[in-house]
Amino acid sequence: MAALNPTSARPIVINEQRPDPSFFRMDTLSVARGLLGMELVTRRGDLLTAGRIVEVEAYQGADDAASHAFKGKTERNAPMFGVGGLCYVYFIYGVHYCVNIVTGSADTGSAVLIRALEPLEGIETMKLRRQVDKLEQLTSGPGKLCQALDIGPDLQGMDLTTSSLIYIRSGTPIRDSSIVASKRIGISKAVDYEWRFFVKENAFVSKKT
DNA sequence: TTATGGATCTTCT
DNA sequence: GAAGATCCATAAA
Repeated sequence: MAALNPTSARPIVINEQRPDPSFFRMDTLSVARGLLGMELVTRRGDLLTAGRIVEVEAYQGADDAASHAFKGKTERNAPMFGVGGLCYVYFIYGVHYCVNIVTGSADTGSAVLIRALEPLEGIETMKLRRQVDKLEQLTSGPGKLCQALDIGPDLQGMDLTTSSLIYIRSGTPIRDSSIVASKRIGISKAVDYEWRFFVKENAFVSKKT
């Protein structure tokens, strides 16, 4: 399938292939690393927006005090206890939405938070939704990317392996040597695990260290 | 350039 | 009643 690249006006090839559903059922850390280089896509009517995943954080269920799933299943975190491949959306600080990809088999309560994207398609749409013009400001943070891709509570619990509203494309894998692991951001419990992964020297990562 | 505080709502204590 | 997987404007240096 071909589309126009707005910067070069030359046709570029887009790989519409999705990862096999079994990918999302691996352990959280493996899925988190594997998601780097894949592409997150949302479709709202005629408006398609997509970005390459360049920064993620892994959250485990019972072993991870920083995880929303740590204290067990509630109405809010219920999607985290579904099977790997579902989408978990939550509202934070009274201001922003964040999006996770559920991992592992059902009832493990683990997920990967998408923290940053590199904009690929629908860039003009993202600029309108974000009310900013600079590319680096469109999707360089978990709240920002949800605004840019119009991710909200109506996508709660969607199946990323089958939905056409929100889904993952295989994209191009990131070399292991280009992946950096570090401590997660903005948490106060279980702070020492290096479960944040990002693409080295990528301009769209939220924080470079 | 880095540091700080405000916005604003859901969940759990 | 408090804290939170954030972002941004403003202030200080």
